[in-house]
Amino acid sequence: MPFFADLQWRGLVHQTTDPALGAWLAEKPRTFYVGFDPTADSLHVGHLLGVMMLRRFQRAGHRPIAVVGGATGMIGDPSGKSAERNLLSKEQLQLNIDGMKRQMEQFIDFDESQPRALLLNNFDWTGPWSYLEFLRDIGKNFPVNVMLAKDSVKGRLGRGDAGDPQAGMSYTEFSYMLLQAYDFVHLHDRHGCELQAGGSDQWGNITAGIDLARRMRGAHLQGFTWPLLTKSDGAKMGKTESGAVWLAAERTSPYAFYQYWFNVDDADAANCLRLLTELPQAEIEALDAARVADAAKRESQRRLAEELTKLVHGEAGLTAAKQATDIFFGAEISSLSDKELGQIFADVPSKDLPAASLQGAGLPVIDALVEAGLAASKGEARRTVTQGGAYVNNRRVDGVDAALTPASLASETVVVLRSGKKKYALLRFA
RNA sequence: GGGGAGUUACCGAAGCGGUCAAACGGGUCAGACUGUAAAUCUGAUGGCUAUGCCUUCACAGGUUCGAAUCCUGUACUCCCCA
Repeated sequence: MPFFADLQWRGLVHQTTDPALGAWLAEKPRTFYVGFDPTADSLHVGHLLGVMMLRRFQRAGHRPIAVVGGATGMIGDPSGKSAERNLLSKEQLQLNIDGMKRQMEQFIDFDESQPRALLLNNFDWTGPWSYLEFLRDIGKNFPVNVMLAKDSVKGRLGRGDAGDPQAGMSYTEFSYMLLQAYDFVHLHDRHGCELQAGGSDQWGNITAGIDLARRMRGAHLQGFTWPLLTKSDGAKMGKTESGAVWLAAERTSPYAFYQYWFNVDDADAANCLRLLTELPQAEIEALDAARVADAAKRESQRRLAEELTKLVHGEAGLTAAKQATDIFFGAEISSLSDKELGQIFADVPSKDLPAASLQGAGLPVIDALVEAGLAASKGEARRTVTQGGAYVNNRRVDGVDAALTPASLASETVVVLRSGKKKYALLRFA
């Protein structure tokens, strides 16, 4: 299947500036760019579509450019936001940009491949502008009535009222689209970039760039958007009770990342496979059929989790995630080493206690649950045990009087406690 | 400024002198079922050295053998009139 037709089949194409974009791309290798907001020092699931898009283009022989918004990040993109944004400090921005760079390198080849990918920071060309120059050269090309008509602006106007000073929109945010628009012109000048893509909320910013390039250079540039990644219930993909799902292993462990995708609703599986993986059409359709036939097997979710974990955390990360999964949902834990347990339970809270507390009558399980933070009080711990929800090394505790002794150690110094189905904690006796 | 209503556990909301650690609903936590899902069902839900003890019903005092419940003052919230 031709490259762009494949994107369309996957549902990755929402709006385009030109219905014949596929043919245009097939003519010759094009330079293509996607912008990223440096809001944190790690990418999260919300960035995945964009990063994957760069990767897809590179693999199809086009040249991808990732633009990190060092300049625009200082302003704050109003698109899709309901309130004025907090501005980030320059130092924080630099940290964020560095972190995001490292992660993108896993997806995109910045070195050897022929159509060499680039990672640029728009502060490099936006920073030197003086305000007057900017107004004369860039601002002159933006009719205010056109700017006011953009959805990102329209949605925010009229909201300002005395009761909520955060409503409405500041001049700073209003100027955001000028900066992003100029990015496109600059990339066209310096790198021959002709195509920009972004999430559907970026449509206004993309077309602003195309308009500016036409006015300033007489150039004819292209753009398209992909749909926002949402769940069947309308909620944003990649959000959990405990916050965003990150790509950085320090923020979201490979295990947690794997589990997130493994637990995707049946209704969302088809979409995720298409939008996020590189599996070929035939395989995705086979998975769809298998899911309809036997949803309980969750072949789609497993494949999704495997593909994405491998992509983000590598083979080793995937192996670790699957190993941890086996243990978490498996039988008793015993004869492992401290090191193995430490890796498997990387994001499980732990607490150090003196080894002596295991001696004699041992440490009552009730107390252990409280120490480990699995119960807020002894009463709660007692309740959990009584109801059969407490486990030591994945083995159910069968009485409130049970105690931990040296025999309870699952490895040299660690005991694995669990409350309920999935809440774990480690106790280290050193 | 004047008049009225209120303040109960994580949230909402009963209780109006003893039988109140406080009904009920939501949430939360466990259990069963299940596909590591959804729905459903069951139990639990102030603390503890636990058939008892201790600390809670805005805050501080008071009445009483006994108060979340009555009285006085303080703080805050809401409504009506100016």
